[in-house]
Amino acid sequence: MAGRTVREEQVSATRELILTAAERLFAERGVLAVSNRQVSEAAGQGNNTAVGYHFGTKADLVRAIARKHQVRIEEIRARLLAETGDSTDVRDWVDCLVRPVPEHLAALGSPTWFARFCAQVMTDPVLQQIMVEESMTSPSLRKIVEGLNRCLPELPADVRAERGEMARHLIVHMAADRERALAENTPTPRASWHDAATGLGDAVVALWTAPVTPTGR
Amino acid sequence: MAGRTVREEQVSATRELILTAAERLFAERGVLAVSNRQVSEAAGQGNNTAVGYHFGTKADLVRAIARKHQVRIEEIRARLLAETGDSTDVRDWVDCLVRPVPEHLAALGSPTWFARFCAQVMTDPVLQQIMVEESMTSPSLRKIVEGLNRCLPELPADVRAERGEMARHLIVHMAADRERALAENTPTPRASWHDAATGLGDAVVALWTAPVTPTGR
DNA sequence: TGGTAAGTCAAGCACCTGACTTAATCTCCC
DNA sequence: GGGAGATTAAGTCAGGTGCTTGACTTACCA
Repeated sequence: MAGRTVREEQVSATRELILTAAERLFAERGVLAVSNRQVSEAAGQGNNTAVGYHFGTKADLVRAIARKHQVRIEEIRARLLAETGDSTDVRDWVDCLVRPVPEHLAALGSPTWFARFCAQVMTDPVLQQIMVEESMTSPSLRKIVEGLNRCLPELPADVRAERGEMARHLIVHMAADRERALAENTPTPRASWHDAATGLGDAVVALWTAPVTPTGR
Repeated sequence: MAGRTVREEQVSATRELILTAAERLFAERGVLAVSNRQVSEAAGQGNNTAVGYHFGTKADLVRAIARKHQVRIEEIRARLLAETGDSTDVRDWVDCLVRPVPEHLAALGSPTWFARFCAQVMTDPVLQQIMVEESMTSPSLRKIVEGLNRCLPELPADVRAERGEMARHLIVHMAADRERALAENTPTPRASWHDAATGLGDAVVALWTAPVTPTGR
């Protein structure tokens, strides 16, 4: 697939070099704390404008990193989605929602940086929108939400939205926490990414199926 | 309480000016995207070193902002803690955990910036530690955790830690989401901070009391 | 009331950043 | 085999940054 010609191979190789260097630096020091120059140097490019040449602005670089991973995550999600079929068990749909990211991180092998990168981008006031654009285009994600809604028909729309946000936050930030703990050799609550996803699934199922105490609205 | 002398009053006034200006800029544009110079100017200080003079480094400024709010939040938490006494109902303890931040934000009046600021600082690789230091010293927080543990004696320690992290993430980021929606005039799932806290409490109670599916550890 | 110290202001410093320019290098395709 | 075009290297530039310096203002207190 990649690099039909020698030239294209080289180019995509340096692009990949820049992407991984940027991902690492961003995760460890913060997206805004790292300059494009530093990324170029860390990628072994003597040219200090290599990032600008290949990707444009820093926002474009962030988008490229996000997209690279989203492709793989989307594959996993589609596979899980196919496995659950038309289940009416909340747990099955929650697994579709929860497992792709941890499974992707497990597949990358240690160490990883994407979860921390992701958590940062998702909370930054200006970068946030990039991530939303990248992830909300997923067709399988839409189907999962629909499947979940079918399992929980009596849940008010507002609460549904609220709990969707909650689930998203938990998935992203718990993965980032675990990734950071692994990077720093700090103890983690779970032995593996798979177990971590199980714990996350327990929580998210409970969260979705929790009774709604009425408010004065 | 503040400003025994005229001089001290002026000083604490400019300090306050800097703190609120910084909080607003940090929340809206990102902590690292805003320079100390910009903060000084936004605070109406012609001097571009005002931040440096009064607070030192940017990390110190962040710490000062965090501390200012933590004091008020701690008061609310202590009050709620006294009200729950020695309850054995998980919901009571969860309310102690969940309500202080939304209640504090409600008391500040609209618009607020602290929740967004907080979410950023909590996910930044270098600033994170500051926030942890500031919030983990809370004695009432320790008592709440202990009370919660008493209600859930059979929960494994690892899962306890895991779900504590989850609750923390939910509290911070859901508050930030709501705050952002209010700032942008976007619809919010809940009509008030109090209702938002109720929804959050529903989720966190469910999360803590969820059954633990065994893993291979 | 005058000295003192704290706070404010303005200017300058070295450094870093993104953007631009120019030159060298190399693959591709005719 | 050679020119065209794309990629990398290297140097430059203006603007912004944190930090330092020194002079000025002002409230405090002996």
